[in-house]
Amino acid sequence: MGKQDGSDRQVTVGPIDDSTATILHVDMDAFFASVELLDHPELVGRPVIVGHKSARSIVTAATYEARRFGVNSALPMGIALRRCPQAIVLEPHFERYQHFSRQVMAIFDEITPKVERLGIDEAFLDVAGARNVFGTPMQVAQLIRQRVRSETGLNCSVGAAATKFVAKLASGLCKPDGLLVVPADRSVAVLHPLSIAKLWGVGAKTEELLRGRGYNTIGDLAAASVADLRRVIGDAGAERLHELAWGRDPRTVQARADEKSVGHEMTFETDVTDPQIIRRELLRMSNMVAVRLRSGGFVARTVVLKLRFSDFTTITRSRTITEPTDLGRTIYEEVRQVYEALGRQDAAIRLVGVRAEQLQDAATAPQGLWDDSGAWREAEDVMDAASARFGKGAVRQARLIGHMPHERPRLGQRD
DNA sequence: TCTGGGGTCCTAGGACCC
DNA sequence: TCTGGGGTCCTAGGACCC
Repeated sequence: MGKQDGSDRQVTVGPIDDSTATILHVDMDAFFASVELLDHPELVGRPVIVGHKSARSIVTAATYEARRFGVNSALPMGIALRRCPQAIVLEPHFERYQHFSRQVMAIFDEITPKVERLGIDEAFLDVAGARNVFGTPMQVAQLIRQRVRSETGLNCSVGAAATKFVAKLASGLCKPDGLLVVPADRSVAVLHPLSIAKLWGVGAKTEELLRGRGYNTIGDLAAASVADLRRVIGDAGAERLHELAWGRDPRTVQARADEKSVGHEMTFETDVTDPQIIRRELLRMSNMVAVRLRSGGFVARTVVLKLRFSDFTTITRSRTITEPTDLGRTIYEEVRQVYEALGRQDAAIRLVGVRAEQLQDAATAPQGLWDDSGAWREAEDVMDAASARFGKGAVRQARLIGHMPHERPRLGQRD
């Protein structure tokens, strides 16, 4: 929250010519935590952690007051509370965050059609074409920050640059509640002193690899030869990182990429050894995946089972099916078979997941001549609706009264 | 009180086809 | 007559991002 930080910060680099900095990266400050503070104004200024209170939870978000104790997202809750025992822990309210996310994204959409969402609380905007209406990139950035604050009560930080990567870097550098413009001819000067960890695509593992070879700053990588980098991190990565290190990033702002997969997973409070419980969870998740496929108008060709054992080793097993499906019963049947075939029914399992990949448009996907999935889909839709409206009991009721296909469905028809 | 849940992308090996 | 190379699909795992 920027209010406690006092001023409205305007950070800039050098004499400002923002004409080249036409890509904006907008990032909400401590988003989930800030939304919670809107609902709990008495907690403003205190270390607040958003996350479940269950045994195996992690920190979903933290206020800057909590971050000062080393409490950051994805930190196990136990460790977080050891570092900051006085922290106030609030349960997350994802629907609330979605609500604010939509509100903020709507502001972006009014400024330019070229908005690329990144998750719930970030977006890239290409504002090159917004000049005549809203002004220079810096003026647009100021407008966004002012509108977001007055319309939602939340703060955001904005980076402006010639490329996506530098724009994102810039928003991170001026956080919280800041604005940073990096003109194209200043990118390299800003980039080179920074740690390699700031590079997009460099996580803990790659950082360790690179540091082991003596590459510590982005400037070090820029000075390296691509051939040397290839030997450390592989072809694709080497090429990309070297380009990024020179401030070159060919990616444009893409309004919307097609979804490639949908999945659900769940960690048990305590490890599960009973295969019946595993099967029940797989069925539940298969149905959740199917609901999302149908609501998105997709069918999936590949079904993936994911298991994580008590020692945290994780395996996936996938199966590609001949008839793409959006049915819970079909997805479940596949993952169940794959699960049985593993022969690990005795193992202690920590997490189960179901994912659907190779998505196709349901309307154009090929359909078998004797495919009866249409009727099953209608039946599952009826149960989804019943479950949403009346709760799980209604679903049992629907099964009991036999609201399931009993005759040959209309052929070749999709909704 | 040690590790969430939603995803994307890359690599690498094997099958299979020409 | 023990052996090539390219292309594509499938599978498994892992790194990374929010």
